[in-house]
Amino acid sequence: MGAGLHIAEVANLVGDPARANILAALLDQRALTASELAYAAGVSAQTTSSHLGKLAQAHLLEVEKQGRHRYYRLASPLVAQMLESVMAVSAHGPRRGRPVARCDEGLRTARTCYDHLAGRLGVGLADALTQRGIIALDHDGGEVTATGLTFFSELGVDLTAPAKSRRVFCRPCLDWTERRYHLAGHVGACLLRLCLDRGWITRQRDSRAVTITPAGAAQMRAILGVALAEAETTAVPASL
Amino acid sequence: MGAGLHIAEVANLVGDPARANILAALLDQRALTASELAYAAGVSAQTTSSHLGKLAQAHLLEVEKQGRHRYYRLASPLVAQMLESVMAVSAHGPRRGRPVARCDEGLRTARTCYDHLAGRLGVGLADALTQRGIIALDHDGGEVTATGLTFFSELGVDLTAPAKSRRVFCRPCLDWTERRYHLAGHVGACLLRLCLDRGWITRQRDSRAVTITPAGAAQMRAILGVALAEAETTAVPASL
DNA sequence: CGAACCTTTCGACCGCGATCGAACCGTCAA
DNA sequence: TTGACGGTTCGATCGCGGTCGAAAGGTTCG
Repeated sequence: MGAGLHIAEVANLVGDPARANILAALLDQRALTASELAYAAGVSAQTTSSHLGKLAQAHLLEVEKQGRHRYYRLASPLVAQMLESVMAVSAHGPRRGRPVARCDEGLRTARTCYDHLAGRLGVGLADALTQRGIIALDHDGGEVTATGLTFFSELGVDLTAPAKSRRVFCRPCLDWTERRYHLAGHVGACLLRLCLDRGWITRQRDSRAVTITPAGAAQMRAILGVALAEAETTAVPASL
Repeated sequence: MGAGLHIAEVANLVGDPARANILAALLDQRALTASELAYAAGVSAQTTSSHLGKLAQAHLLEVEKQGRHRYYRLASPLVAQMLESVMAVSAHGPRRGRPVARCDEGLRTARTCYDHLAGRLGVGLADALTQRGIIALDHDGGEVTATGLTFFSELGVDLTAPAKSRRVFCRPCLDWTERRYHLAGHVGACLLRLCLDRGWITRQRDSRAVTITPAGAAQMRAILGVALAEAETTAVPASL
């Protein structure tokens, strides 16, 4: 009985369209200003301020004052994970609201999901890694295999985390657009960082979409045999 | 932008106190009738019916007609996982709403969380299993160690799942009352089934709380050295 | 200092949706 | 068939909260 009220308190905050848009906009790790979030939410600055206040008071967001701007970000990975799981449920049920939700094609191709990769690229990489026996994913867990550990170390990726005696953990994350699992967790974060550091992908302005560089596409095809079907290097400028 | 609306649609359903109570009541795997859920939600039967209709239409619940009763259950483990993650966020932020939410002591001691154990017993078992090197848990993953595999097989537990070529996966689940991780995922489900099959714990009527039997307490102490501090065999009848 | 900008606060409006009373369908037991 | 019970539908009420206009803090820059 008590748990229900706690759940409702948080879920009610997420349940407003404007606030949900705000949280979704923050799902890439960056911190955004109040006005940027107002634009993302599609409501006025005053309304946005009210929402931001509530979200911050509930510790869903953290705020950082910087000059005359205020940068908001998700308060913790837990919040991101919660949003992921809500999206997973939302994607699971057939045709929620709009038929298929004709969203931005760039987002569908490749985007970040908090600290890891999603979209066609995300599930493509996860598929390739799984098929080559590097990782194993399931609906309630994941792991890096023994061969996977050597694979990553040969690639020059250090999977060990700063935290002491931490294991190498995978986590599945149900892709919102593809409706299939992609790679999240610590390993997923390392993979995203790898792609960014080597210039295989680049972030886009004002969007969670990422662009796959020609070099990136070549590398991924060479190393993993990932065949990004169509529109891979066609760097759609993300009109969102 | 599109994602936000999807998120809001689902979260808005969960965000109503009555509906959240309904979902929370279904967090143990059992299916409950509409009137039982009306009682759990604390609203009238008519209101409950309306809520159940919305939840079922959104595919958060499944309904099964049986005579003049209608049994409702969570539509999928995804929904349970979503509720878990919302509770985790709710537990994370300091003092949400009530000071500490003086909930039922029986629930705090030992309860089910969908298909695994939670409460003091749940985190106690997770701690013991971790300390003995049987499992490893972190905030974004978990695994059964090599010694853990032999441990479970010696215990007569078959961790392999019906699904073909499925790995043995753990998943952490942030305990709502204890604010620490307990064991979920496939292994968590196996552990709960073990405890129930061997009569170590018994379910309570109309509650997610479980009672630890004297034999169960002895076995857990013998096998794992789990010292259930207080009120272990004091089978509080769960006045909820 | 004043102007421009970002952000928040205040106040009022207004619509959505949760709620319950009452009536309406099915099912089960005599 | 009749009555009792479980569950849903209809209709009307009403309060909460999202929304924006106007104005007021703060901050930076000229």
